[in-house]
Amino acid sequence: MPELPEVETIARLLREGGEGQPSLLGCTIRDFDLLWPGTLAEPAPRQFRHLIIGQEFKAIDRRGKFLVFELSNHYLLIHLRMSGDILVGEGEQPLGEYSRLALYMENGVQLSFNDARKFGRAWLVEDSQSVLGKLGPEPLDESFTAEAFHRRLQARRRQLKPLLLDQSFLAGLGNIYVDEALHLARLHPLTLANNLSRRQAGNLLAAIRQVLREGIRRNGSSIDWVYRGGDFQNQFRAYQRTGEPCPECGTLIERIVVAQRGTHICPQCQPSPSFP
DNA sequence: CACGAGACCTGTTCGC
DNA sequence: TGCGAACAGGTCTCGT
Repeated sequence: MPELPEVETIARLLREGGEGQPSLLGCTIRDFDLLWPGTLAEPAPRQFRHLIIGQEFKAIDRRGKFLVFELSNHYLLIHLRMSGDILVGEGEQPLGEYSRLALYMENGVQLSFNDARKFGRAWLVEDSQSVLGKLGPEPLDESFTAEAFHRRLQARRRQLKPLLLDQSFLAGLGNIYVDEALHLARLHPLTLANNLSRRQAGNLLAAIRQVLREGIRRNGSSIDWVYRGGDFQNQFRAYQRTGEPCPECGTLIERIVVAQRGTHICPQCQPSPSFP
């Protein structure tokens, strides 16, 4: 499910609460259930139990697509991967069929990490950099300049789509927002990164920021059963719009496969690079 | 360094 | 109607 805007939306909800949902801040962990052992990346369950009980939620943030929970003495990091979601409620609620890890707070608040496909992972670590250390820059960080982005692109001879999906190159983009950003920037996904001009790099960074900000403003995208709440899916320019008209020129959107991922382009606005 | 294939999982949708 | 194939918001590892 979640790319940067969806994770940002979830982090904000967990931090601030909303619609009858309590904030997690200030909650102290009393107990937990690990329903699918593979969900816990580290440490081992015994050690996890020993460490996490009694810790309080001090801060809740996002880095790339990771949820970052600062506890009293450790960081709890959660990656939702394809189908993960975090549900928080008050009182004893029945856990859903797809609950993989549940945390119970002393004040009755309960958190459930739901994940149908079981790809999601949680880490409890002292040093968050041990998990987050290889992530690239945050695209919305204003101190990350177009010049720096251009330099980063120049250093790689790689197709734009797989490069933008690479979290060590830039943190937070996934299949939806890459397709949307490339369409907005009028760049073909197979274009080689080191072929971009300074101006094209600037346009691409601006396009990335525009689609991410719009995604956040609309509380993310919800498709199928996986995520509820957002409505950015109604603004898609290219993603999952195969056979529908391009919003810029009316040409029908095509679906191709790039880096084993479904990829959506306007063949008119995003012409093939000359020598991919 | 870059790329493709396969693995990890389950659920929904598509095509015959 | 039924049933297998294809596909899905992600990332890791391995071989070339």
